[in-house]
Amino acid sequence: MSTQTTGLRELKKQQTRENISDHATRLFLERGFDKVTIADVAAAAQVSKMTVTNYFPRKEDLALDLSEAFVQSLARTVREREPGESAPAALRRAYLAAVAEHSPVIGFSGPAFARMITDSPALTARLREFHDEREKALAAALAEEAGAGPGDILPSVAAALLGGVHRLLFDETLRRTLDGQDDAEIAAALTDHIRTAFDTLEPALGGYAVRAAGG
Amino acid sequence: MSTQTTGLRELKKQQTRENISDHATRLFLERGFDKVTIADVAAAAQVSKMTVTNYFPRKEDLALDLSEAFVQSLARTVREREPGESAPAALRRAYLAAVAEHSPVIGFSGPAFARMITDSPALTARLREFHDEREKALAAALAEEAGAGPGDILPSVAAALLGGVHRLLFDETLRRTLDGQDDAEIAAALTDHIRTAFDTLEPALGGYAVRAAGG
DNA sequence: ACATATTTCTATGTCCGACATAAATTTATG
DNA sequence: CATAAATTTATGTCGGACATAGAAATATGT
Repeated sequence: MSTQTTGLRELKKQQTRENISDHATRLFLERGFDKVTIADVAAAAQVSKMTVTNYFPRKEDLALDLSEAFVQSLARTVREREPGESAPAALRRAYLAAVAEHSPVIGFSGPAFARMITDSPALTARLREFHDEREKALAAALAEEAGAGPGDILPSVAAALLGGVHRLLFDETLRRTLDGQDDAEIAAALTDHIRTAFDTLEPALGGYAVRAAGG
Repeated sequence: MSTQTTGLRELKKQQTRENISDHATRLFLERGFDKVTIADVAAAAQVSKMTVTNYFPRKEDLALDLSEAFVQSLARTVREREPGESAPAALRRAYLAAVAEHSPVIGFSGPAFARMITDSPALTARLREFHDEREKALAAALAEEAGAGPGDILPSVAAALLGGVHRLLFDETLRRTLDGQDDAEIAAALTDHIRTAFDTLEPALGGYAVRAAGG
Protein backbone atom coordinates (compact mmCIF):
# COMPACT_ATOMS: atom_id res chain seq x y z
CA MET A 1 0.00 0.00 0.00
CA SER A 2 2.81 2.36 0.89
CA THR A 3 4.15 4.19 -2.13
CA GLN A 4 7.72 4.23 -0.92
CA THR A 5 8.59 1.10 -2.83
CA THR A 6 11.43 1.52 -5.23
CA GLY A 7 9.02 0.92 -7.99
CA LEU A 8 10.85 -1.65 -10.01
CA ARG A 9 7.57 -1.95 -11.81
CA GLU A 10 7.41 1.77 -12.53
CA LEU A 11 10.97 1.73 -13.78
CA LYS A 12 10.34 -1.07 -16.21
CA LYS A 13 7.23 0.67 -17.45
CA GLN A 14 9.16 3.82 -18.19
CA GLN A 15 11.82 1.81 -19.97
CA THR A 16 9.29 -0.07 -22.01
CA ARG A 17 7.52 3.14 -22.92
CA GLU A 18 10.70 4.86 -23.99
CA ASN A 19 11.89 1.80 -25.86
CA ILE A 20 8.68 1.74 -27.88
CA SER A 21 8.71 5.49 -28.47
CA ASP A 22 12.33 5.47 -29.64
CA HIS A 23 11.83 2.71 -32.14
CA ALA A 24 8.63 4.32 -33.36
CA THR A 25 10.23 7.73 -33.87
CA ARG A 26 13.13 6.21 -35.75
CA LEU A 27 10.85 4.22 -38.04
CA PHE A 28 8.55 7.18 -38.66
CA LEU A 29 11.44 9.42 -39.64
CA GLU A 30 12.87 6.74 -41.89
CA ARG A 31 9.73 5.74 -43.75
CA GLY A 32 7.04 8.27 -42.89
CA PHE A 33 4.26 7.98 -40.36
CA ASP A 34 1.65 6.39 -42.58
CA LYS A 35 4.06 3.81 -43.98
CA VAL A 36 4.78 2.33 -40.57
CA THR A 37 2.21 0.12 -38.93
CA ILE A 38 1.79 -0.46 -35.23
CA ALA A 39 2.86 -4.01 -35.90
CA ASP A 40 6.15 -2.72 -37.31
CA VAL A 41 6.75 -0.70 -34.17
CA ALA A 42 5.89 -3.64 -31.96
CA ALA A 43 8.26 -5.90 -33.85
CA ALA A 44 11.10 -3.37 -33.68
CA ALA A 45 10.58 -2.84 -29.96
CA GLN A 46 10.08 -6.58 -29.44
CA VAL A 47 6.77 -6.29 -27.68
CA SER A 48 3.28 -7.28 -28.68
CA LYS A 49 0.99 -5.00 -30.62
CA MET A 50 -1.34 -4.66 -27.67
CA THR A 51 1.49 -3.38 -25.51
CA VAL A 52 2.10 -0.58 -27.99
CA THR A 53 -1.59 0.23 -27.95
CA ASN A 54 -1.67 0.13 -24.15
CA TYR A 55 1.09 2.71 -23.84
CA PHE A 56 -0.04 4.87 -26.75
CA PRO A 57 -3.78 4.66 -27.27
CA ARG A 58 -3.53 6.60 -30.51
CA LYS A 59 -0.87 5.96 -33.06
CA GLU A 60 -0.33 9.71 -33.41
CA ASP A 61 0.81 9.92 -29.82
CA LEU A 62 3.77 7.76 -30.73
CA ALA A 63 5.09 10.58 -32.89
CA LEU A 64 4.05 13.65 -30.92
CA ASP A 65 5.65 13.26 -27.54
CA LEU A 66 5.89 16.92 -26.61
CA SER A 67 2.15 17.36 -26.47
CA GLU A 68 1.91 18.04 -22.76
CA ALA A 69 4.54 20.79 -22.80
CA PHE A 70 3.04 22.17 -25.98
CA VAL A 71 -0.51 22.38 -24.69
CA GLN A 72 0.47 23.98 -21.40
CA SER A 73 3.13 26.33 -22.72
CA LEU A 74 1.03 29.48 -23.18
CA ALA A 75 -0.99 29.09 -20.01
CA ARG A 76 2.18 28.49 -18.03
CA THR A 77 3.87 31.56 -19.47
CA VAL A 78 0.93 33.69 -18.44
CA ARG A 79 0.70 32.17 -14.97
CA GLU A 80 4.40 32.53 -14.25
CA ARG A 81 4.97 36.02 -15.54
CA GLU A 82 6.36 38.83 -13.39
CA PRO A 83 4.17 41.44 -11.74
CA GLY A 84 3.53 44.43 -13.95
CA GLU A 85 3.80 42.47 -17.17
CA SER A 86 0.80 42.06 -19.45
CA ALA A 87 -0.18 38.66 -20.82
CA PRO A 88 0.68 39.55 -24.44
CA ALA A 89 4.03 40.98 -23.36
CA ALA A 90 4.85 37.79 -21.49
CA LEU A 91 3.91 35.65 -24.48
CA ARG A 92 6.03 37.74 -26.80
CA ARG A 93 8.99 37.49 -24.48
CA ALA A 94 8.59 33.74 -24.07
CA TYR A 95 8.28 33.23 -27.80
CA LEU A 96 11.41 35.22 -28.50
CA ALA A 97 13.26 33.15 -25.92
CA ALA A 98 11.99 29.94 -27.51
CA VAL A 99 13.11 31.18 -30.91
CA ALA A 100 16.55 31.99 -29.57
CA GLU A 101 17.03 28.46 -28.31
CA HIS A 102 15.37 26.86 -31.35
CA SER A 103 12.88 25.11 -29.13
CA PRO A 104 11.03 22.17 -30.65
CA VAL A 105 7.92 23.26 -28.76
CA ILE A 106 7.43 26.11 -31.25
CA GLY A 107 8.21 23.98 -34.27
CA PHE A 108 11.98 23.71 -34.58
CA SER A 109 12.16 20.04 -35.28
CA GLY A 110 14.25 19.49 -38.38
CA PRO A 111 13.13 18.76 -41.92
CA ALA A 112 12.54 15.05 -41.40
CA PHE A 113 10.17 15.63 -38.52
CA ALA A 114 8.41 18.47 -40.30
CA ARG A 115 7.92 16.32 -43.36
CA MET A 116 6.66 13.48 -41.26
CA ILE A 117 3.92 15.73 -39.91
CA THR A 118 2.87 17.46 -43.11
CA ASP A 119 2.88 14.20 -45.06
CA SER A 120 0.44 12.63 -42.65
CA PRO A 121 -3.18 13.77 -42.42
CA ALA A 122 -3.53 12.00 -39.11
CA LEU A 123 -0.62 13.83 -37.55
CA THR A 124 -1.71 17.16 -38.99
CA ALA A 125 -5.14 16.64 -37.48
CA ARG A 126 -3.67 15.75 -34.11
CA LEU A 127 -1.53 18.87 -34.21
CA ARG A 128 -4.63 20.97 -34.84
CA GLU A 129 -6.19 19.38 -31.81
CA PHE A 130 -3.20 20.41 -29.72
CA HIS A 131 -3.45 23.96 -30.99
CA ASP A 132 -7.04 23.97 -29.83
CA GLU A 133 -6.25 22.56 -26.41
CA ARG A 134 -3.44 25.03 -26.00
CA GLU A 135 -5.77 27.92 -26.74
CA LYS A 136 -8.37 26.59 -24.32
CA ALA A 137 -5.75 26.25 -21.59
CA LEU A 138 -4.67 29.81 -22.22
CA ALA A 139 -8.25 31.02 -22.05
CA ALA A 140 -8.68 29.22 -18.74
CA ALA A 141 -5.54 30.83 -17.34
CA LEU A 142 -6.68 34.27 -18.41
CA ALA A 143 -10.18 33.75 -17.09
CA GLU A 144 -9.04 32.48 -13.72
CA GLU A 145 -6.70 35.39 -13.30
CA ALA A 146 -9.35 37.93 -14.19
CA GLY A 147 -11.74 36.25 -11.81
CA ALA A 148 -14.09 36.19 -14.71
CA GLY A 149 -17.66 35.07 -14.39
CA PRO A 150 -19.07 32.36 -16.67
CA GLY A 151 -20.56 34.86 -19.07
CA ASP A 152 -17.35 36.80 -19.54
CA ILE A 153 -16.11 36.21 -23.05
CA LEU A 154 -13.19 38.60 -23.04
CA PRO A 155 -10.57 36.10 -21.85
CA SER A 156 -11.64 33.73 -24.61
CA VAL A 157 -11.41 36.51 -27.16
CA ALA A 158 -7.91 37.38 -26.02
CA ALA A 159 -6.95 33.70 -26.11
CA ALA A 160 -8.41 33.39 -29.61
CA LEU A 161 -6.32 36.28 -30.88
CA LEU A 162 -3.14 35.10 -29.19
CA GLY A 163 -3.83 31.51 -30.13
CA GLY A 164 -4.34 32.51 -33.74
CA VAL A 165 -0.99 34.22 -33.82
CA HIS A 166 0.75 31.20 -32.31
CA ARG A 167 -0.88 28.87 -34.80
CA LEU A 168 0.38 31.05 -37.60
CA LEU A 169 3.90 31.25 -36.22
CA PHE A 170 4.06 27.48 -35.79
CA ASP A 171 2.90 26.89 -39.35
CA GLU A 172 5.40 29.41 -40.62
CA THR A 173 8.21 27.62 -38.81
CA LEU A 174 7.16 24.31 -40.29
CA ARG A 175 6.84 25.81 -43.75
CA ARG A 176 10.30 27.33 -43.71
CA THR A 177 11.78 24.14 -42.30
CA LEU A 178 10.30 22.21 -45.21
CA ASP A 179 11.68 24.88 -47.51
CA GLY A 180 15.12 23.84 -46.44
CA GLN A 181 15.99 26.96 -44.50
CA ASP A 182 18.34 26.45 -41.60
CA ASP A 183 17.45 27.22 -38.01
CA ALA A 184 19.30 30.55 -37.87
CA GLU A 185 17.58 31.80 -40.98
CA ILE A 186 14.18 30.72 -39.68
CA ALA A 187 14.86 32.31 -36.32
CA ALA A 188 15.65 35.62 -37.99
CA ALA A 189 12.46 35.55 -40.06
CA LEU A 190 10.39 34.54 -37.07
CA THR A 191 11.76 37.38 -35.01
CA ASP A 192 10.44 39.75 -37.65
CA HIS A 193 7.08 38.04 -37.78
CA ILE A 194 6.71 38.15 -34.04
CA ARG A 195 7.22 41.87 -34.12
CA THR A 196 4.66 42.28 -36.87
CA ALA A 197 2.12 40.11 -35.11
CA PHE A 198 2.48 41.42 -31.59
CA ASP A 199 2.80 45.03 -32.69
CA THR A 200 -0.47 44.54 -34.52
CA LEU A 201 -2.02 43.08 -31.40
CA GLU A 202 -0.56 45.70 -29.10
CA PRO A 203 -3.28 48.34 -29.56
CA ALA A 204 -5.91 45.67 -28.98
CA LEU A 205 -4.51 43.80 -26.01
CA GLY A 206 -1.53 45.81 -24.85
CA GLY A 207 -3.20 46.83 -21.64
CA TYR A 208 -4.95 43.51 -21.11
CA ALA A 209 -4.20 41.31 -18.17
CA VAL A 210 -1.43 43.32 -16.59
CA ARG A 211 -0.38 41.40 -13.54
CA ALA A 212 -0.87 43.42 -10.41
CA ALA A 213 2.21 44.17 -8.37
CA GLY A 214 0.58 42.63 -5.32
CA GLY A 215 0.76 39.23 -7.07
CA MET B 1 -16.92 14.99 -76.30
CA SER B 2 -19.28 17.98 -76.34
CA THR B 3 -20.58 18.94 -72.94
CA GLN B 4 -23.88 20.17 -74.25
CA THR B 5 -25.63 16.89 -73.61
CA THR B 6 -28.60 17.20 -71.27
CA GLY B 7 -26.71 15.05 -68.91
CA LEU B 8 -29.18 12.36 -67.99
CA ARG B 9 -26.11 10.84 -66.43
CA GLU B 10 -25.34 13.98 -64.49
CA LEU B 11 -28.90 14.13 -63.26
CA LYS B 12 -28.82 10.58 -61.98
CA LYS B 13 -25.51 11.20 -60.29
CA GLN B 14 -26.91 14.17 -58.45
CA GLN B 15 -29.93 12.15 -57.43
CA THR B 16 -27.82 9.26 -56.23
CA ARG B 17 -25.58 11.62 -54.31
CA GLU B 18 -28.47 13.36 -52.64
CA ASN B 19 -30.20 10.10 -51.92
CA ILE B 20 -27.13 8.81 -50.12
CA SER B 21 -26.57 12.08 -48.29
CA ASP B 22 -30.18 12.27 -47.11
CA HIS B 23 -30.25 8.78 -45.72
CA ALA B 24 -26.86 9.32 -44.09
CA THR B 25 -27.91 12.56 -42.43
CA ARG B 26 -31.08 10.99 -41.12
CA LEU B 27 -29.25 8.00 -39.68
CA PHE B 28 -26.52 10.15 -38.14
CA LEU B 29 -29.04 12.35 -36.39
CA GLU B 30 -30.96 9.34 -35.17
CA ARG B 31 -28.08 7.27 -33.84
CA GLY B 32 -25.00 9.46 -33.83
CA PHE B 33 -22.21 9.60 -36.38
CA ASP B 34 -19.99 6.92 -34.92
CA LYS B 35 -22.82 4.48 -34.41
CA VAL B 36 -23.67 4.39 -38.10
CA THR B 37 -21.44 2.45 -40.45
CA ILE B 38 -20.97 3.10 -44.13
CA ALA B 39 -22.64 -0.24 -44.68
CA ASP B 40 -25.71 1.05 -42.84
CA VAL B 41 -25.86 4.09 -45.07
CA ALA B 42 -25.40 1.97 -48.17
CA ALA B 43 -28.19 -0.36 -47.11
CA ALA B 44 -30.57 2.50 -46.33
CA ALA B 45 -29.83 4.19 -49.65
CA GLN B 46 -29.94 0.82 -51.43
CA VAL B 47 -26.57 1.13 -53.08
CA SER B 48 -23.32 -0.70 -52.53
CA LYS B 49 -20.75 0.37 -50.00
CA MET B 50 -18.30 1.29 -52.72
CA THR B 51 -20.82 3.67 -54.24
CA VAL B 52 -21.05 5.54 -50.96
CA THR B 53 -17.26 5.67 -50.81
CA ASN B 54 -17.07 6.86 -54.40
CA TYR B 55 -19.34 9.82 -53.76
CA PHE B 56 -17.99 10.65 -50.33
CA PRO B 57 -14.35 9.63 -50.01
CA ARG B 58 -14.42 10.38 -46.30
CA LYS B 59 -17.24 9.36 -44.05
CA GLU B 60 -17.16 12.81 -42.43
CA ASP B 61 -18.11 14.42 -45.71
CA LEU B 62 -21.42 12.60 -45.51
CA ALA B 63 -22.34 14.71 -42.50
CA LEU B 64 -20.75 18.05 -43.31
CA ASP B 65 -22.29 19.14 -46.55
CA LEU B 66 -21.92 22.89 -46.13
CA SER B 67 -18.16 22.72 -46.24
CA GLU B 68 -17.69 24.63 -49.46
CA ALA B 69 -19.82 27.58 -48.38
CA PHE B 70 -18.22 27.49 -44.97
CA VAL B 71 -14.65 27.55 -46.21
CA GLN B 72 -15.24 30.33 -48.69
CA SER B 73 -17.51 32.49 -46.55
CA LEU B 74 -14.92 34.87 -45.08
CA ALA B 75 -12.90 35.28 -48.26
CA ARG B 76 -16.06 35.96 -50.20
CA THR B 77 -17.25 38.57 -47.76
CA VAL B 78 -13.95 40.39 -48.06
CA ARG B 79 -13.87 40.17 -51.84
CA GLU B 80 -17.41 41.37 -52.28
CA ARG B 81 -17.46 44.24 -49.83
CA GLU B 82 -18.28 47.80 -50.82
CA PRO B 83 -15.64 50.44 -51.50
CA GLY B 84 -14.56 52.31 -48.40
CA GLU B 85 -15.26 49.42 -46.09
CA SER B 86 -12.45 47.72 -44.19
CA ALA B 87 -12.11 43.95 -44.12
CA PRO B 88 -12.92 43.65 -40.39
CA ALA B 89 -15.94 45.92 -40.80
CA ALA B 90 -17.23 43.77 -43.66
CA LEU B 91 -16.77 40.60 -41.64
CA ARG B 92 -18.58 42.07 -38.66
CA ARG B 93 -21.47 43.15 -40.84
CA ALA B 94 -21.66 39.76 -42.55
CA TYR B 95 -21.56 37.94 -39.24
CA LEU B 96 -24.36 40.05 -37.80
CA ALA B 97 -26.43 39.36 -40.90
CA ALA B 98 -25.78 35.63 -40.56
CA VAL B 99 -26.78 35.76 -36.91
CA ALA B 100 -30.00 37.56 -37.79
CA GLU B 101 -31.00 34.83 -40.19
CA HIS B 102 -29.75 32.01 -37.95
CA SER B 103 -27.52 30.76 -40.72
CA PRO B 104 -26.24 27.21 -40.38
CA VAL B 105 -22.93 28.36 -41.85
CA ILE B 106 -22.04 30.02 -38.55
CA GLY B 107 -23.26 27.13 -36.43
CA PHE B 108 -27.04 27.41 -36.14
CA SER B 109 -27.84 23.81 -36.75
CA GLY B 110 -30.10 22.58 -34.02
CA PRO B 111 -29.25 20.47 -30.97
CA ALA B 112 -29.25 17.14 -32.77
CA PHE B 113 -26.74 18.27 -35.33
CA ALA B 114 -24.57 19.99 -32.72
CA ARG B 115 -24.56 16.85 -30.60
CA MET B 116 -23.70 14.74 -33.60
CA ILE B 117 -20.60 16.84 -34.15
CA THR B 118 -19.37 17.16 -30.59
CA ASP B 119 -19.98 13.48 -29.88
CA SER B 120 -17.76 12.44 -32.75
CA PRO B 121 -14.00 12.99 -32.65
CA ALA B 122 -13.84 12.42 -36.39
CA LEU B 123 -16.35 15.15 -37.14
CA THR B 124 -14.77 17.53 -34.67
CA ALA B 125 -11.43 17.00 -36.36
CA ARG B 126 -12.92 17.61 -39.77
CA LEU B 127 -14.51 20.80 -38.55
CA ARG B 128 -11.12 22.01 -37.32
CA GLU B 129 -9.77 21.33 -40.75
CA PHE B 130 -12.49 23.50 -42.26
CA HIS B 131 -11.68 26.30 -39.84
CA ASP B 132 -8.08 26.11 -41.03
CA GLU B 133 -9.01 26.13 -44.70
CA ARG B 134 -11.35 29.03 -44.14
CA GLU B 135 -8.60 31.05 -42.51
CA LYS B 136 -6.19 30.22 -45.32
CA ALA B 137 -8.73 31.30 -47.91
CA LEU B 138 -9.22 34.55 -46.04
CA ALA B 139 -5.48 35.11 -45.89
CA ALA B 140 -5.27 34.55 -49.63
CA ALA B 141 -8.05 37.05 -50.29
CA LEU B 142 -6.38 39.66 -48.10
CA ALA B 143 -2.97 39.04 -49.63
CA GLU B 144 -4.20 39.25 -53.20
CA GLU B 145 -6.01 42.49 -52.51
CA ALA B 146 -3.00 44.06 -50.86
CA GLY B 147 -0.86 42.97 -53.77
CA ALA B 148 1.35 41.46 -51.14
CA GLY B 149 4.68 39.94 -51.94
CA PRO B 150 5.53 36.41 -50.80
CA GLY B 151 7.37 37.62 -47.72
CA ASP B 152 4.52 39.79 -46.50
CA ILE B 153 3.10 38.22 -43.38
CA LEU B 154 0.62 40.93 -42.48
CA PRO B 155 -2.35 39.50 -44.37
CA SER B 156 -1.77 36.16 -42.67
CA VAL B 157 -1.62 37.86 -39.29
CA ALA B 158 -4.88 39.66 -39.94
CA ALA B 159 -6.43 36.39 -41.11
CA ALA B 160 -5.16 34.63 -37.99
CA LEU B 161 -6.78 37.21 -35.73
CA LEU B 162 -10.05 37.24 -37.63
CA GLY B 163 -10.00 33.47 -38.02
CA GLY B 164 -9.45 33.08 -34.31
CA VAL B 165 -12.46 35.17 -33.54
CA HIS B 166 -14.63 33.21 -35.95
CA ARG B 167 -13.51 29.92 -34.49
CA LEU B 168 -14.48 31.16 -31.07
CA LEU B 169 -17.87 32.42 -32.18
CA PHE B 170 -18.63 29.13 -33.89
CA ASP B 171 -17.71 27.12 -30.81
CA GLU B 172 -19.79 29.44 -28.66
CA THR B 173 -22.79 28.90 -30.90
CA LEU B 174 -22.37 25.15 -30.70
CA ARG B 175 -21.91 25.24 -26.95
CA ARG B 176 -25.06 27.26 -26.38
CA THR B 177 -27.01 25.07 -28.75
CA LEU B 178 -25.98 22.03 -26.74
CA ASP B 179 -26.96 23.91 -23.63
CA GLY B 180 -30.51 23.91 -24.90
CA GLN B 181 -30.76 27.62 -25.58
CA ASP B 182 -33.06 28.55 -28.41
CA ASP B 183 -31.95 30.37 -31.52
CA ALA B 184 -33.20 33.79 -30.45
CA GLU B 185 -31.40 33.57 -27.14
CA ILE B 186 -28.20 32.46 -28.83
CA ALA B 187 -28.48 35.22 -31.40
CA ALA B 188 -28.75 37.81 -28.66
CA ALA B 189 -25.71 36.48 -26.84
CA LEU B 190 -23.73 36.26 -30.05
CA THR B 191 -24.53 39.82 -30.95
CA ASP B 192 -22.93 40.85 -27.69
CA HIS B 193 -19.90 38.68 -28.26
CA ILE B 194 -19.40 40.01 -31.73
CA ARG B 195 -19.28 43.51 -30.34
CA THR B 196 -16.75 42.49 -27.70
CA ALA B 197 -14.58 40.66 -30.17
CA PHE B 198 -14.61 43.17 -32.99
CA ASP B 199 -14.34 46.16 -30.70
CA THR B 200 -11.27 44.52 -29.25
CA LEU B 201 -9.89 44.00 -32.73
CA GLU B 202 -10.80 47.47 -33.92
CA PRO B 203 -7.70 49.30 -32.66
CA ALA B 204 -5.52 46.60 -34.21
CA LEU B 205 -7.14 46.13 -37.60
CA GLY B 206 -9.67 48.91 -37.90
CA GLY B 207 -7.76 50.69 -40.61
CA TYR B 208 -6.60 47.52 -42.31
CA ALA B 209 -7.62 46.64 -45.81
CA VAL B 210 -9.97 49.51 -46.47
CA ARG B 211 -11.23 48.98 -49.96
CA ALA B 212 -10.32 51.86 -52.21
CA ALA B 213 -13.17 53.83 -53.72
CA GLY B 214 -11.80 53.19 -57.21
CA GLY B 215 -12.54 49.47 -56.80
C1' DA C 1 -31.65 1.08 -84.50
C1' DC C 2 -27.56 -0.98 -83.46
C1' DA C 3 -22.73 -1.58 -82.21
C1' DT C 4 -19.18 0.46 -79.73
C1' DA C 5 -16.97 3.24 -76.26
C1' DT C 6 -17.22 5.48 -71.96
C1' DT C 7 -18.74 6.14 -67.56
C1' DT C 8 -20.71 4.57 -63.39
C1' DC C 9 -21.81 1.13 -60.14
C1' DT C 10 -21.07 -3.24 -57.90
C1' DA C 11 -18.68 -7.37 -55.89
C1' DT C 12 -14.86 -8.94 -53.59
C1' DG C 13 -10.86 -8.85 -50.97
C1' DT C 14 -6.90 -6.70 -48.32
C1' DC C 15 -4.90 -3.74 -44.87
C1' DC C 16 -4.69 -1.46 -40.67
C1' DG C 17 -6.06 1.01 -36.44
C1' DA C 18 -9.08 0.62 -32.47
C1' DC C 19 -11.02 -2.11 -29.21
C1' DA C 20 -12.67 -6.14 -26.19
C1' DT C 21 -11.54 -10.24 -23.55
C1' DA C 22 -9.16 -13.66 -21.27
C1' DA C 23 -4.96 -16.01 -20.30
C1' DA C 24 -0.20 -15.83 -18.95
C1' DT C 25 3.59 -13.60 -16.94
C1' DT C 26 5.81 -10.53 -13.81
C1' DT C 27 6.06 -7.93 -9.62
C1' DA C 28 4.59 -6.69 -4.94
C1' DT C 29 3.08 -7.84 -0.26
C1' DG C 30 2.08 -10.38 4.11
C1' DC D 1 6.56 -18.88 -0.09
C1' DA D 2 1.78 -18.04 -1.15
C1' DT D 3 -1.35 -14.89 -2.59
C1' DA D 4 -2.83 -10.63 -4.70
C1' DA D 5 -2.24 -7.13 -8.06
C1' DA D 6 -0.64 -5.26 -12.18
C1' DT D 7 1.26 -5.81 -16.70
C1' DT D 8 1.91 -8.06 -20.97
C1' DT D 9 0.43 -11.15 -24.40
C1' DA D 10 -2.64 -13.88 -27.57
C1' DT D 11 -6.65 -13.88 -30.12
C1' DG D 12 -10.54 -12.18 -32.33
C1' DT D 13 -13.91 -8.58 -34.01
C1' DC D 14 -15.28 -4.35 -36.23
C1' DG D 15 -15.17 -0.64 -39.38
C1' DG D 16 -13.09 2.70 -42.64
C1' DA D 17 -10.03 3.25 -46.57
C1' DC D 18 -8.43 1.45 -50.59
C1' DA D 19 -7.39 -1.54 -54.91
C1' DT D 20 -9.13 -4.13 -58.77
C1' DA D 21 -11.91 -6.35 -61.90
C1' DG D 22 -16.21 -7.02 -63.86
C1' DA D 23 -21.18 -5.76 -64.68
C1' DA D 24 -24.53 -2.41 -65.89
C1' DA D 25 -26.15 1.80 -67.69
C1' DT D 26 -25.60 5.58 -70.79
C1' DA D 27 -23.82 8.15 -74.61
C1' DT D 28 -22.08 8.40 -79.38
C1' DG D 29 -21.42 7.50 -84.43
C1' DT D 30 -22.96 5.36 -88.37
